[in-house]
Amino acid sequence: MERKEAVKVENFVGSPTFSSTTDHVQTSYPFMQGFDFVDDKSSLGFMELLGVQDFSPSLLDMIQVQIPSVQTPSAQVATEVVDSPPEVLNQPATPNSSSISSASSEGLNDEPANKGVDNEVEEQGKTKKELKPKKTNQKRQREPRFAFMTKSEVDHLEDGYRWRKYGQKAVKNSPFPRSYYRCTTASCNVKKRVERSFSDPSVVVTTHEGQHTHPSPVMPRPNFSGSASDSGFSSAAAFAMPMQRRLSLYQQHQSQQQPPFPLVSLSPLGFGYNGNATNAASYLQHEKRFYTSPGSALLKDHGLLQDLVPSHMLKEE
DNA sequence: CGGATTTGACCAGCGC
DNA sequence: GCGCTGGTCAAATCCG
Repeated sequence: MERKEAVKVENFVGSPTFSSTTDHVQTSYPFMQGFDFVDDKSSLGFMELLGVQDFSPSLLDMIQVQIPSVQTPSAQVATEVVDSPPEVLNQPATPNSSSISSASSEGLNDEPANKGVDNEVEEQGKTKKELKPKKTNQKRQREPRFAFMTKSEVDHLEDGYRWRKYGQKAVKNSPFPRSYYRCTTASCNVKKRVERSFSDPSVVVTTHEGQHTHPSPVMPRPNFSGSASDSGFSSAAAFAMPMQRRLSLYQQHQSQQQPPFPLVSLSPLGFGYNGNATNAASYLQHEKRFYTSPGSALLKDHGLLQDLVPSHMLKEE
């Protein structure tokens, strides 16, 4: 295999379309890209978007990342995914995996619903009957979404949070069903959808919606070694912090002249990466080990490739 | 027995 | 207006 193929970034919402080859700047790097799109002024933009509500919807809408699938004949993976939902796209990561992410807001626009998220949350808890009336005011409000593509054999990856499956639907144009999960923590309205890429069954696309309002249950400490120091573990923080950390990891790679694409998280021990932003929180801790550990031979030898491609695959190549 | 999952039905949004 | 599709609900069922 060679490296990643050209990465294309496309905006589905009418914004300009970009495309560049991997060796390039932001466009090549989905992550950074996300940041750039969201916020040219600050590198934290992306994550913040995810964590914060007051961002510009238009910007989010612009974010559409197509990531080449490094690992296989699948530059299409990204493409395919992208083209279905105008939301977000990301990349693979899995128990062996790699992942990329991008954000979008599908519902930001709906915000007209003068209802705050809070209200929405409460309403969601109600019955269908009650939901009906709700629509009278506006479209259903949705939180920004954040999708990850993960190369994994298991659909539902561990990310440290507890999820309850509340639905499954067949997906048009795909033989694989899409599963709907909701964070089991009371008061936490985060949801995620998990589905396999139809063009590359080994890739799981996880889309997160909303932000956790609590730290990961499995995470002993909500603090990420200082980097993202947010006094309160606000929902935003919970969500963003991990990603910020990712960013720094990315930068690390950069300094090593490693292509930063898909942040991958290998999860030994089955602590699979869960492919979602939320998960990012928990799995980052693990990830940290890989990226920061002195013996990051992985990085040296294969760079992120290692992350993107299952070790056994690398051997083959 | 309690919590999680499955699954069919229902509803809303969108495109034609 | 109608049909299609995505998303959610909730009863039934499964599992530890």
